[in-house]
Amino acid sequence: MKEFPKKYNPTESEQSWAKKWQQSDLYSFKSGQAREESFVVDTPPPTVSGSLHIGHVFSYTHTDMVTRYKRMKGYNIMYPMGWDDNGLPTERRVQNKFAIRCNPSLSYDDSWSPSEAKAKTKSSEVSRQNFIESCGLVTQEDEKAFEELWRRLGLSVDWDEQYATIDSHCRKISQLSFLDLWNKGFIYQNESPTMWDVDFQTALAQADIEDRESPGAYHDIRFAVDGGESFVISTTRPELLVSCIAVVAHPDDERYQKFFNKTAVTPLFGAKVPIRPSEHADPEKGSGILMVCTFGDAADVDWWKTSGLGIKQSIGKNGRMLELEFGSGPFSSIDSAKAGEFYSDLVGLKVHQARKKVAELLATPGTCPLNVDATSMDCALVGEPKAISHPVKYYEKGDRPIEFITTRQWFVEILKHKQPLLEQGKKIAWHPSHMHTRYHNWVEGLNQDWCISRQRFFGVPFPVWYKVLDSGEVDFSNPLFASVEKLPVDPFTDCPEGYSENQRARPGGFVEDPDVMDTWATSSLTPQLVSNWGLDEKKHGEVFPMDLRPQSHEIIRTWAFYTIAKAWMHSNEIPWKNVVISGWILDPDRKKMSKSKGNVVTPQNLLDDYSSDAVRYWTARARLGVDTAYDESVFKVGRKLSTKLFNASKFVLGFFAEESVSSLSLENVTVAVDRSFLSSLRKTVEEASRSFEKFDYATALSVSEQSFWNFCDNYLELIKIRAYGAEGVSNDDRLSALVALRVGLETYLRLFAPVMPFITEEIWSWYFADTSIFNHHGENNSIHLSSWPEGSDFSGLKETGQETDLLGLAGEVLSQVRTAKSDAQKKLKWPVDNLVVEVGKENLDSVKKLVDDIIRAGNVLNNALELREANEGLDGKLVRTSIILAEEEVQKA
RNA sequence: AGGCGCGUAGCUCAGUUGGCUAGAGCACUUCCUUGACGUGGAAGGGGUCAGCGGUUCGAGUCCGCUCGUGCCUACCA
Repeated sequence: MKEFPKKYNPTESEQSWAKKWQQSDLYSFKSGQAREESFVVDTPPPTVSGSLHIGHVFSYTHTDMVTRYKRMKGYNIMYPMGWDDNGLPTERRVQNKFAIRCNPSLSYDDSWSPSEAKAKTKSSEVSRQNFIESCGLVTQEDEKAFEELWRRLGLSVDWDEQYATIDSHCRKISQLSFLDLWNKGFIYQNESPTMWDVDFQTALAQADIEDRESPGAYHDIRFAVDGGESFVISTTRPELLVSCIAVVAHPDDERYQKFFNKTAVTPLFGAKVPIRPSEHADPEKGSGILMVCTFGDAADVDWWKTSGLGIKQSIGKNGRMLELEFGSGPFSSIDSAKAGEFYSDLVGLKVHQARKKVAELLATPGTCPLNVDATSMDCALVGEPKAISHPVKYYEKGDRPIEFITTRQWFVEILKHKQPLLEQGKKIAWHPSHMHTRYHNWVEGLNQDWCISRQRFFGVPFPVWYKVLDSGEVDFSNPLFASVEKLPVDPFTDCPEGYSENQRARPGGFVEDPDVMDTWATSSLTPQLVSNWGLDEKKHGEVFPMDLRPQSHEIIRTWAFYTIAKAWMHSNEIPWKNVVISGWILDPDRKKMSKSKGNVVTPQNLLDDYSSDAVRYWTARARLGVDTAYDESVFKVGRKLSTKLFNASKFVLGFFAEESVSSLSLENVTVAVDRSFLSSLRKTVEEASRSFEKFDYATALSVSEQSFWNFCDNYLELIKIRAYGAEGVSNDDRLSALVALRVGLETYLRLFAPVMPFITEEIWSWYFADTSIFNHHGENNSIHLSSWPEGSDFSGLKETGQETDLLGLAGEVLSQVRTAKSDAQKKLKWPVDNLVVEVGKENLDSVKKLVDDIIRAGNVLNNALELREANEGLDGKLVRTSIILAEEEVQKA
């Protein structure tokens, strides 16, 4: 028996165990075992954002508890940790931290190193390579901070299995994936209108977009019709008037049928545009007739694609109005000079400025009759703009609405494959199951292929170059791909096969593909990153498909979806068998905690104040998929449980400290109430196991906790005097109690080990590490390698032949005795002169077996307990008592 | 506007296939000053289970509608 402390100091103890675990191979994956003997987790790589928040602690602990359970069940655990460091969030942070901007046209400066910027430093430009190195520096620091937090929290991660989405391994697999998808025909390149963020100046995918309710205004604008009439369209984007390529109304709309196949003339710019019928025009909305512009929205893009008309691009990649030349190219006009004059007021303006300016121009008398035959019109704007609020598409990380801009991009084909992707979703078990609906809805609602190229820097480059023709033109139609053996490549510094560096960007030579991949193009490969897909078939076979994908619900559309899609495209498999969805942490006002809202609680203080075990306890109380309000009182409950575990263990193990108890076999549990306790514990064990099998750690904890408090409050109180070996207690009866106590404690510690790994390990080390028969996983006698309790552990228990819950009955009697003492404002040890217990006939024999323990626990003097059969109803209660307390606190005779 | 959740004590939440005289913890009130535990223990008060209607011997639980609330998706004329 190890010396154990009088008081529990969680901070000290937790730190010391974290250190010991770090030095051991407790959590390492053992290669060479069969797939079915392993349990493999696809850990979410956290965005290394520089700030840790309580939401991280929450969901990662959920996964850890399941993993610890599986480890105790004997599985070979693969529990890796990745860091999501590539992508925009890092770039943005680096830009601010060092006050730098990336200018890809600069060349690398190896003498330069980043330094922390003082407030309001003006940004300086650095080369692509310098920029990328700065990103690497920052993320490494953050990854250390995360690792420290994870270790302190007790996540049982195998730290040998680490990856960072920007590291060379991940770049290699990402490029391999790209080439594989290209070879399988899932990838194409296309120059077409794509959603574009004008601040980050990059293309985006559907999953990156969110709607935000934003203010806008309907501008009613009169268009002339060639031949002398006019109509009014209603638009929120008058600045796109210059890009108008057509006007459409619903084919059944009688108001406008007469105009179909005629030509309209736009105000200000005098462009002749066709008037056509189109189903997508809603007669109820606005004036029922609308202008199609290149491009105002997705509907414009769709319509344009089938129209055979050209593009009039007026918004630049930076979100400002482009310089345009009227009278030539697409911008023909019936009065080019006038059009150019109007437009000169708009050139270079940002979209929202141009909108205001156009409205002014349209409202100015005399600016308008550029039409053919409208001498009576001098102002195209009809009435005042009418303010509205409407949803507008934004990049989820952006500040200005997205635009549709024509650029060359790489796409992964998904629209064609909705059906098989829906099927894949059905093969996966979603926990809770209704989360499957989210996946299903998302896939059904997809309307764009996945744009995977981004015009950014800190990401995985495409392993692609293009030939430069002798004419100097770039030949995009025959890309040059890197060979698989060369991966990862950086096309900026590596050359395509058969070329040398001096041919870069020269006629007859080559140029690199300038883009990087969408961060999800890498994150969607987390299972393959860990399994070494394409590189190490043996390891891949040992861990793929994985067992568990934990994640939160808002990224079902991205992370879950893309991962499922890739696994299907690469190998026609599901990436994992189970998806487990954690809810969100809500602040006390029931808003989601997030950095941008400034309502984030940092985990560090909580761990200091309440201990890791207590914080873990709080996370364990939250059921899967259910959002949880941040509530400090739950930490206190967790701390209380860990204190109770400590004290109860100290007490129980006290019996084993000084004397050796010769036989601890379950056969020695001969007293009925002891057997009753153990058989109820067996039920608890079975229910906790069932719950854990469904990843329902919350119910597992709940039933264990309930049982444990009953153990402390009722069972221990009832039998402790017998366990002391008080006068008149036979050795057999005492031994019965001791064995039950030991088995009970040994079981509770293991039940709580996944939730509270520190306190349970601490207690286990005092005694069970040396004595427990459940330490059979090797040389390390950590509780975390002991075996999870099973119903069969109790099979040595002698059958009682009856189902009565003796502990419950005894608890009921004791409770009534306590109530009597409490009502009389006496202490609990206050003696009882006389105790009458009435029970139903069916329980008479049962209670007889409890009499001795009840007399001792209730401090009934002179064995004055009278047991009677109740001859009247008991009002639904098990027992009725009448209690006479002693007058004075006399010593027991 | 559709889809998916949720609405149970002051607060945070359990409540399996309908059997409930509706539970727990926190908070509150009273008591106990401790032979495992004052970072504790015991006892107690507190609820028309959002509302209405239906199925049933019986509904917190199943069905329908309504209200409130949250998320996901759609919606830039």
